[in-house]
Parts: sequence; structure tokens; C-alpha cells
Amino acid sequence: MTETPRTEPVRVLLAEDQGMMRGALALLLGMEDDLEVVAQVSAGDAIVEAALAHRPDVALLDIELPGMSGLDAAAELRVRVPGCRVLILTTFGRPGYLRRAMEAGAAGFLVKDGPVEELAAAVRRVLAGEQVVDPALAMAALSAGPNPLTPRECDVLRSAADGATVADIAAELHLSESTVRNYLSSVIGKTGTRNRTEALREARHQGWL
Amino acid sequence: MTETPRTEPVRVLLAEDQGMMRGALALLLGMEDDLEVVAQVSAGDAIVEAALAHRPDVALLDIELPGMSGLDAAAELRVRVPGCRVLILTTFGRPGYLRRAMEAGAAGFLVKDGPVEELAAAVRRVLAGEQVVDPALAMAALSAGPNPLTPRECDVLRSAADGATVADIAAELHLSESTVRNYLSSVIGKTGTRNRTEALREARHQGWL
DNA sequence: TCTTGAGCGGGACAAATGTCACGGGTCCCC
DNA sequence: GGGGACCCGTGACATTTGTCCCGCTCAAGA
Repeated sequence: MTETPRTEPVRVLLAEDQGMMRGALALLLGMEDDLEVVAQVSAGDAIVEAALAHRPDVALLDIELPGMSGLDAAAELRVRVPGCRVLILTTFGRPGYLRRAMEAGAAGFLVKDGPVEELAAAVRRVLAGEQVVDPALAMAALSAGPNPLTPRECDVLRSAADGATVADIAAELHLSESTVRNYLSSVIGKTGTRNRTEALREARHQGWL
Repeated sequence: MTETPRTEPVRVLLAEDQGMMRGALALLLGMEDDLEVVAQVSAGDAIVEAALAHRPDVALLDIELPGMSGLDAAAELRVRVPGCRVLILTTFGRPGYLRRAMEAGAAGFLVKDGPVEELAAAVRRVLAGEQVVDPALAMAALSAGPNPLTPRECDVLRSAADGATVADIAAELHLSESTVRNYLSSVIGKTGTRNRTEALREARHQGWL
């Protein structure tokens, strides 16, 4: 025979923090008779151990997760569980997210808009070795260019996130206040914005944090 | 007979902006044989007309929606489609949201965490005339007290949301810069915070915006 | 080897932000 | 008729923030 029909269902790991979403997706995928959800986790730092325990064929990962980010988990899966393909499933189609997902070795990138049917289809395509990415999003990611912020600038910006003062940030990162202000000024310049709040919005929107 | 078994399935309207979530929930509810999803909308301002057209028994509304908020839609449903009970389904269990939902005449308030089974159960309970609210959340809403911000203070805070300067806000709301600064100062005082960014976080967290 | 960029910090300055004490007006309610 | 709320505004002031200099170290690359 030229085609060997798969007898065992595809094993899927599902990482998603929102309970209702996770449950709904699991039920949905479970209804497909060639798919089986073998593990569900709600925190990023539980992904790798669950993958080691259940040996999924595909890991369906949200990005914003408590603990470790889905992107970091993807990178770790790549080395610790090489047989497992990663499909990123996220609310936000940020250019920087897509770029990081690809760099982390993800096989696909799906946004939570769009119809549910896309999901099972994407899982199957990823398993067939295809790269699953929305072409429009890919273009946006390419044209946006890479993250211009240095790691330290990202740190400072993250610390500034919820209204922390320069003094707070300096204390948190063990820096002098002068240094913090210099970094913030640099970030504001690179993002082409007028203050740290705008810079933060822009950096988030680009997926640089 | 003392019980009249319902022959017609319960008619449900579903308002949720995230495509995958909406589809998954619709499929889920559709699997229950006493429930039928008769309308799905992704924008807040489409809720009322869809309800008028399809006469649902229960409207399942997200809060953060493009166009009109689910809370405002709930209030409008109360007068325009009185037979339709409202069940709010939201990501965030903010005290202020719950309070506003109750004031808008919602029959239930559900957060998107927690298991999927809760959903169909909540729909049935709401239809039976019960008030569906997580007791812990209700306590939090009560103990938090009402929104201390005046309407104008909320306006200014909303305008300040994405890094706008005092001048920007003044121009947008047709106020003098002095007035804007006074409002912001007042908001910072009332929220017990140190600057507008912290104030914004706190107000959002409380569900006051 | 020389340059470049990242990391860190200092100092001085202008601009933005936040605070306070005041004024006026309206409306509603006791 | 007098509070008391909210609304809107001024002006003065202290603090914070953002900018632009400058300095230094270290590692990587041409």
C-alpha cells in the first residue's frame, strides 16, 4: 500500500490558562477522532514536564501564561522533547511574537480570532510537516523588522510597566537612577514615542516584551 | 401532571469577540440537547438587534466587546427585550463589573476561568429564575464599595490611558490643562496611588472604567 | 589593533507632572 | 435659604521625568 493510515490518534498537549477556553478547546479537539488530548496544563512551567510525561506529537501553546511564557517553553521543548512539534495559539498576532515563535522553532502560529475549524486543521497540517502561518501576519512580522531594544532596555521597560517610578525601577534592577533614566530615554527614542507609557504600549504592540 | 417538560430547546444568544472562543462555546452549548444557539455576534452594538430578530431566552454576553460594552448592552436589553435574561461571561472578575452587571439587571455573572461544565449549568439556572453569582466574588464586590470616581474623573482617566499628555487630554475633552491636572490629582488621591499610571491600573482592576 | 556597541553611571537642564489653595458656577436636597 | 456634590478654572510650587552631555569598562568583530 502507498498510504499507511495512522492507527494511533495524534497525541496533543494543550497549554492555556483560561479554564473555560482550555476546556472548550479540549472538548473540541477530542471530538475529532484522529486527535486525542493527552495532557492539559494551565501554567507555562508545567509544559515541559507534562510533555516529558505524556510524549505528545503536538503541543498547542498559549503565549501569555503564568510562570513561563509559551515562547520560552517552546524553545525548551525543542531541546528536551525534540519529537514534539509546537503550535503557538495566541490572542495577539504581534509581529514580535511570531518572530520569536519561529526562532524558538515553532511549526505554526495561530491567532485566537478566526474560526474554530482552523484549529484541528492546523494541528493536522503541522503534523504533516507543514509550517502553518497566516501570510498577512508573516508579512507584517517581516516588514516590522527585529526588536531594536537591548535586553537591558526591555528589563527597564518591563519594570516601568505598572507605574513604577524611576527610583522603584532602580531599586528593583540594582541600577542607579541615572542609568534607568538613560535607558528609558533611549527606549522612548527607539520607539519614536513621547514618554514611557507610550513606549510601553508600542513595545507591547510589537511583541517586544 | 405537575411538571411540564419543555419541548422547545432554550434559545441562546452568544456575544463574544474572540472567534475561536465564540465558536467553541457555540459548539459546546449546541451539544446540550436542551440548548440551541440561535445567534452569534462579535460586536456589542449588534447585540440588541440580534436579540430583537431572534428572541433568545438567554443572552450570554462578554463585557469587553468592540462597539458597545456588554454591560451597556445588558441595560438596553432589559428595556428593549424584557423577556431575555442576561448572563455576563467575562475574563475578569472585577468587583466594579459585577456591581454594574447587577445594576444593569443581569441574572448571572460568570468568569471565564473555572470549568466549562459551569456554563451550561449556569444557563439553565438563570432560566429557572435563579441568580447566578460566585459567592466569593459577590463578597469582594460588596466589600470594595462603589466607584468613588465622578463621571468626569473617569473620562479624564480613560483619556490618559495610552500615554496621552495633559495637553492631549485637555484638547480631547475641551478642558483647560489646569482642570485636567486637578482631576488627575483627585483620581490619584482617591485611588491611593502615586501617579496616573498606577491610578489607571487600580481603576481598571476595580472595574471602574 | 582599532572601532563599535552594550552596559553602567554622573551632572545639568528643560519640560511635564502632581499638589495645593483658592475662586466661580450649577444643581439637588434637607 | 443654606449646605454639599460636581463641574471648571487660575496660579504658584515642588517633584518627577526626559534629554543631552560626559565619563568609564568590557567583549566582539573588522
